[in-house]
Order: sequence, then C-alpha cells, then structure tokens
Amino acid sequence: MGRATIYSIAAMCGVSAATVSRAFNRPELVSPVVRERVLRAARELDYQPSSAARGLVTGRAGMVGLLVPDITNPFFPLLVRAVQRTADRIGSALMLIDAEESAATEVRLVNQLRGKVDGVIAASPRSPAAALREAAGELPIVLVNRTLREMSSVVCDNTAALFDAGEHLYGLGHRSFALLAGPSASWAAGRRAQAVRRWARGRGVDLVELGPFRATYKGGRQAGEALIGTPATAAFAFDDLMACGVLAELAARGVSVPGDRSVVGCDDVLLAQTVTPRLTTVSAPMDDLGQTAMEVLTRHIEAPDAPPESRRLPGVFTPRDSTGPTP
Amino acid sequence: MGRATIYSIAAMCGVSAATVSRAFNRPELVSPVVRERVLRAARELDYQPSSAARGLVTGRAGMVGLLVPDITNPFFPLLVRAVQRTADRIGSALMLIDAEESAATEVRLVNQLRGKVDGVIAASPRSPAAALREAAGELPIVLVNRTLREMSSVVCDNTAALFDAGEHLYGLGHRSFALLAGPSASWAAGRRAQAVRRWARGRGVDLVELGPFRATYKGGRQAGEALIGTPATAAFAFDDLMACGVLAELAARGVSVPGDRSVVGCDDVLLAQTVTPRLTTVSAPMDDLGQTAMEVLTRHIEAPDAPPESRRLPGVFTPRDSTGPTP
DNA sequence: TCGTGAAATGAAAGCGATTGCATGGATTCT
DNA sequence: AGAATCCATGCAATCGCTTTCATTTCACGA
Repeated sequence: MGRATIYSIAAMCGVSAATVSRAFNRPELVSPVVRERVLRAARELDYQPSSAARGLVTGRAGMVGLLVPDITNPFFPLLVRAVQRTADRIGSALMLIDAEESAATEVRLVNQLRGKVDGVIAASPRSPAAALREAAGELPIVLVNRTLREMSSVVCDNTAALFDAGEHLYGLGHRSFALLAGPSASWAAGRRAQAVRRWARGRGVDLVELGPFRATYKGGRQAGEALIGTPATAAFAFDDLMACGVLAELAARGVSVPGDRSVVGCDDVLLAQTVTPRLTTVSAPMDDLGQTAMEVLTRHIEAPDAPPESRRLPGVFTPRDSTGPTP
Repeated sequence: MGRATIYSIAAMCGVSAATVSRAFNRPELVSPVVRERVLRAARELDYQPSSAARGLVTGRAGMVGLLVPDITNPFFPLLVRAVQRTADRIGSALMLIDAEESAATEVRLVNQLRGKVDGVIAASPRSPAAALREAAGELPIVLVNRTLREMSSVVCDNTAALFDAGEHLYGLGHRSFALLAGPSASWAAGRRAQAVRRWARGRGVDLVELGPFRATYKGGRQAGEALIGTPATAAFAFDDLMACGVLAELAARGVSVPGDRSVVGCDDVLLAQTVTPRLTTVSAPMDDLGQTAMEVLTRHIEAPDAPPESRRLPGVFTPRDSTGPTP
C-alpha cells in the first residue's frame, strides 16, 4: 500500500485529480463543499504531496541551499537558524552544504546543486570570484558577508560599530592600539581592518598591525603572543574566536584582561558571552542577516532577471568585560 | 533555452534517451564508444540530471533529513559535518531541520518531511516516543543519542570513559564527588548519571547529586553555585557547555580550577579546548557517530523492513587541565 | 546455411503532480 | 424565452527520467 496520491483522494471523493490539486493550490476555484471534502479526505489518508512530482512540473524544487565554509565555526549555526526559519515560513526547505573550508569543495558542491535547489545563499564563500559568477549564471545566488559586482549580497557593516568601539576605548584612556588581522582571503577581514585604520587615523592614535592570523582559536593564541611584544594597550581582534584565543594566551602569560590590556572581538557568537572575561564585541544582527538574505533570494527566484541587490546591515557595539581603563 | 535534458543529449548523439539514461546509470549496458560520446556531450552541455524527474520515477529523493533540537548547541555542527560527508559520498544531499528546541516543531517538521527525503536521522530528539514511533512507520528513522525499543539508533556510550574519568580523579586523591545532572528529559543525561553513580558506588566514594540543570552555559553557572555549597572536590558535569558555566562561576567566585576543585565535562566540543583551563572531558567520536548513523539509515532505506539495529560507540576519556590533585 | 543466444539499442509506459482548454449547467441579461 | 456569461469541474498533455519489453544485429556452433 503506497502513499496516498491526488488520485486516491480523487477516487475517494468522486472528483477528478485536477480538482484535488486545485483544492490545495487554488482553493478559490473549487466549490466550498468539494474543497472541504477533499481536504478532509487528504487528512484522513495522511496525504503528503510528492515534491518530486510537483517540482517536475512547476520547475521549482521548494528548496534552497545554504553554503557555509565551515559549519563548526560558531558564527554559522546562528545564520543557519535564521535562514531556516525564514525559508520554512515561505514553504521552502533548507539544504545545508558544508564546504569544510575548501574552495574546491565549495565549487563542486554548488555545481551539483543545480536542479536540486531553487537558489543558494553562499555565506562567506571562499570560492574565487569567477567560479561564483559562473554559478550565478545558472542559479540565483545571494552572497552573505562578501560582495561582488553584479551579484546580490547581504553584508554586515561593522564600520560604525568599530568606530564606537574605538571611541569607547579612547574614552577609557587608551592611546595605543593593535589590529589583529584576519585571513587575507576574507572579505570581512579587509573591511574590518579598513574601518579600524580609518578610525585610528581620524583619532590620531597609534595603531600597529599584526597578522594576518587564521580565524581560529589557535590563530588567536598566536595573535596574543604577538600582541604582548607591542606597546598597544588595546587590541581589535578579527573575530570572537580569535579574540578568545588572545584572551587565553594573555591569561596563560599572566597578563590581565581588562586590567593590563583590553580586547574587542567581532560577531558576538555564543562563545563571546561565555568566556571569562565576557568579550566586548560587535554584535552582528544574525536574524536580520539570515532573513534578509532569504528575502533577496526569494525575489531572485521569482524574478530571475531582477537586478542584483546589495543590502548592508549595521553591527552594533556591545561593551562587556574585556575592555577597561588603561593601567 | 532551458537546461539540457537527456533528450538534448540524445539528439546530439543520435541515440535514444534510454541509451543516455543507461550511459549514466548502467554504463555496462551501453557500448564503450556510445558511452563515451554521451558523456562527452553531457559535459559539453553542462548537463545536470533533474532530481525531481529521477525522484519521481525511482521513488527516491536522494536526500536525507537531519533533525537537530538546537543547531546553536556546539555539539551538533560536528555531527552535521560527519553526516553530510557520509551522505555526500553515497550521493545524497542533506536537508537540515533545526527544531529550535521545541518538541512540537520537531513533530511538525518531521511530518512535512515525508515525500521530500528518503529517511531521517533524528539527533537527540525531544519528541515524545509515540510521535517518533508513528513517524517511523512512514519513513526510515535512525535515532542518535537516544534509544527506543524497535527503532534503530546510534548512541555514544560514555560509561567506560566516565569510569576512566573517575579513576583518574581517584588517582589524584579525590574522595568526594558531585554529579551535576543534565535535563531529566535527556536520555543521555540519564545514562551518564547512571554511569557515574555506578562508578562511585563501586569505588566506595561520596557522591552528591545536584540538579537537574539546563544543558546550557547558564545552567552551568547555577550548577557551579550549587557545587560551592558542597564538600565535593571534583564534579562531573552533564556536558561541556555546562562545565564551562561551572568553570566561569567558580572563577567568578575566586575558586581555582584545578587548584581547589576539579571539573570534568562530556562531549568534547570545540569550546572544551578553548576555555581556560582546557576542559578534561569525555570525547564523543562524532565522525563515527555521524557515519554510522548514515550507514544504518542507508540500510533501512534500501531494505525498508530490515530489523531495527542499535549501535553503540564508546566515548574516550580525555584528560586536560581542569582536573588536578586534591588541594 | 540456418538456428540460437547474447549484446546493444529503441519504443513507450509510467511516476504524481499542474494547468490550459473544453464542457456542461446554472445564472443573468435583454 | 433565447443568448450571453460564469462557475465548477473534467480531460489530457506535460515535466524529465527510468525501466520493461521488444527489436535488431551479430557471432557462433551445428
């Protein structure tokens, strides 16, 4: 006894399959009494439409892909959740693709996606621009935290929040700063570095640049070590994961935070609130990021040749315990 | 100009669509020369099979669902990765479902899954047993870190490793222990508690039980507070997240770890290695867990009435810096 | 030389849904 | 009353692929 189809329902109700289909998709086209009868029968048979059959005729898969470079990076689960929630609301499912940090894998997986999904959200993609462009020719793609000319994107703009962070530190008496740079391949890393540089120049304070370091805990430990050799009393870390590494390295060497040095992170992942001291950071509006990305993608799916659209959402400065007055 | 189909390829090669299909799926059935010609044409046209069409006729979606109660819990991303890697190898894609900690959502989403996926892996499901059983009637399901009679499951058995942890602490001189229990609804929490109790009884040491606490950082802070009121010099926390909360609470109150108290966690999530002091814990073999779950699921998909199959994989004790000699 | 079996291929029937078009009956307009 | 209109419904084609069955071709043994 296979699963129920519109035909079993049709037979049960003495109507045609077309009517059953319409009862679900264009209810205003069938008479109320028939509609009710059909819906009841469907419930009774525990009917679930075959998305394969529907997809075949409509050309829609009812599924969007979310590509992340590394699902174990605490930044992404929040994004995943936000995207899924939004997708769910519009009746789409979420196919997750973890590239395990490899650009090659990323490219391969995205190419396999065509025909399986209606579009993809590529979060912080590591792929070369050319590969992304090519993929975008075949499939609606929205970039998250990366921009590329002629492609839609949703990014978190931390410029203002990083200024706030700088002012916060300046107000606490700091005059000498360090920038612990993230991976040079990361678009976000570049933007953040630029924002910090600009602030420092505008304020006329000292800024030493260290790195680039990997955006991992380990990378943070190295950054912490490098930081100690400088006169900087406050440091901007590329992201929270790295900042945590810095914290650990400083603690291991008996340097007190925020007593001796201040550290600010970026992203505001769970870790930032659970580490000791709690990390002063720049919070990314993850929910908004995910929801907006999904909205833009939806638009592209519905109107395949809509013009690309770039959105930027501001991060917000969140002072906590890893920053304090100069010693 | 729509996407390439087997018909465009067929036309291009002067063969029938059936032959093209066979060239992909049963290559041994077509002559080598034709096969080559077809594959080349496919590459040239950048052909991607329509999974909808294929799914419609084969009845297979080429997709498995992975249901997690909370993707932001650092335990799951590792599982996600392991499952995805295995799924990818057998040509399946991964549909992720985050229930956002709600059993009701879990049930609703799983029910929507039928017809979209070939089977689902339910990780630490919160749903009532009845709901899971019912869903299993319609769709192959493999449980992870939970067992249920007559259903397949893959669990991490930490009993032996927790014994090892106990012995390790005993060897360091500890004689008075605390058990910081996890959520009572969690199957894993029960098993872990039982293992600790058994060890303590066997060893003839004191064991106070505290909790249950929520399996979060916050829950850990509370657990830490409770711990301070006891004479225990060593504590078993339900999981790493909770252990981190304990660490933070103890630190905040000037209690040194491992100087004054020792703490052991469970799972060995990223956090465990990045927190200070690095957490002594029981490592779950995430890769194996994910891979095994996927294997069992595959078997059920291929042979729908195969008998249920339960696998248990041992965790391994991993001493780090949060345990030390008694004060 | 003819029959036989194996190998390669083609023709065509679905899989389960959607949807344009046709139809028939009821309703409304003149 | 007859024509025009509209609403609810059915018919049938279609989406792209797999798969069964039939057909063709060819090699081989008798």
